[in-house]
Amino acid sequence: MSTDQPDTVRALIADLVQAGGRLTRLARRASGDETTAATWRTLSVLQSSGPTRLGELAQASGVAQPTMTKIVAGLVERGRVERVADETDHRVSLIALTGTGHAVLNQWRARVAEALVPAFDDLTPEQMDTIRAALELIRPRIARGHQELTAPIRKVID
Amino acid sequence: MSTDQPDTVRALIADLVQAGGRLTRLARRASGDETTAATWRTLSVLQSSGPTRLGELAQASGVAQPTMTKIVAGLVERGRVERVADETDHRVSLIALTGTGHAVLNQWRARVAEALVPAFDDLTPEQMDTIRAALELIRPRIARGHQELTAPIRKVID
DNA sequence: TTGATATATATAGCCAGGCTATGTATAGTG
DNA sequence: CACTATACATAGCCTGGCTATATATATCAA
Repeated sequence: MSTDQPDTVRALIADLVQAGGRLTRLARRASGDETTAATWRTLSVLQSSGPTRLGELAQASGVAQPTMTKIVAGLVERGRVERVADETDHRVSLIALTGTGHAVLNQWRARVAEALVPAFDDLTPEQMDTIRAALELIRPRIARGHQELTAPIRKVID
Repeated sequence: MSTDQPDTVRALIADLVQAGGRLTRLARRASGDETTAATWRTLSVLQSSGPTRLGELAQASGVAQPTMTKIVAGLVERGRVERVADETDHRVSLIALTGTGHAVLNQWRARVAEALVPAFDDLTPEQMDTIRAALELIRPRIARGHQELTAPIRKVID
């Protein structure tokens, strides 16, 4: 299993990471730079998860809590998200996408996609299926990786 | 062809970009943060392309020239790259990986891969093939996208 | 060869995103 | 009701990102 071909998984991961980095850069340039990667990541998490506390948002988005405090502050200022009081815990507020935030996120996705279409539209339906299949494999594992990093020290006794 | 299912390519691109962003973040965290994404991108380009002028490096890496000047300055300071005079053009020097730079890059890749193996090592060989195939499809198109963004205004007369 | 223009990089100056360390306010508990 | 734990905010620092602009070298024309 994992010891069969020890280098194979690792090489694949390294390649994936490298491609991911270049794609992220490309997307930012293609989208016209209006906002940054961290912002889109945050908005994406909010869109898929709904109102979320700041700490959980940081964890899902893969940044430290103070970093998320800054990002959220910027997003609030620009009206992309709002803070909703959590009546059950007054230390906390839930961060929620506003209508504007929703719209802006969708526009951004459309803009990125539109800008990259010329580079990708020669894909055949079969090739697109391949990419889609790969995405389905990768996505849950990325999420798992984030979780593992967030709670790496698990007490042996539990 | 591309007008058949107008949303399909775009949706796929948007998903890809999103996954790429999350993977990049994950890699940075997993690698222990020693250095940043921009640095690894730059070193990777140097490793695959050999000594390169700063402007070309910026273009390949997808950043503006002054940004690359900064990144290279940092890398030189830390001994990861060196500037080699270009005798044919004194405005220019070639940026080259040092032995240290090479080693550090390889270590980083190994470290990232190692850190992410637990999240990916349940992939079957067939699934890995799928991912590899997708990568082969995506990589050249990312490169193409960068090129298109870099030289977007092509004189009609040429 | 000299002046004009083009090209390659550097510098300046700004802002966002990233971190650690630490402060503050609310929750929860003996 | 004091005490610890938790959730977030603040402070301060660094890097990466940009545009605008300066500088140095090439190149070409007269």
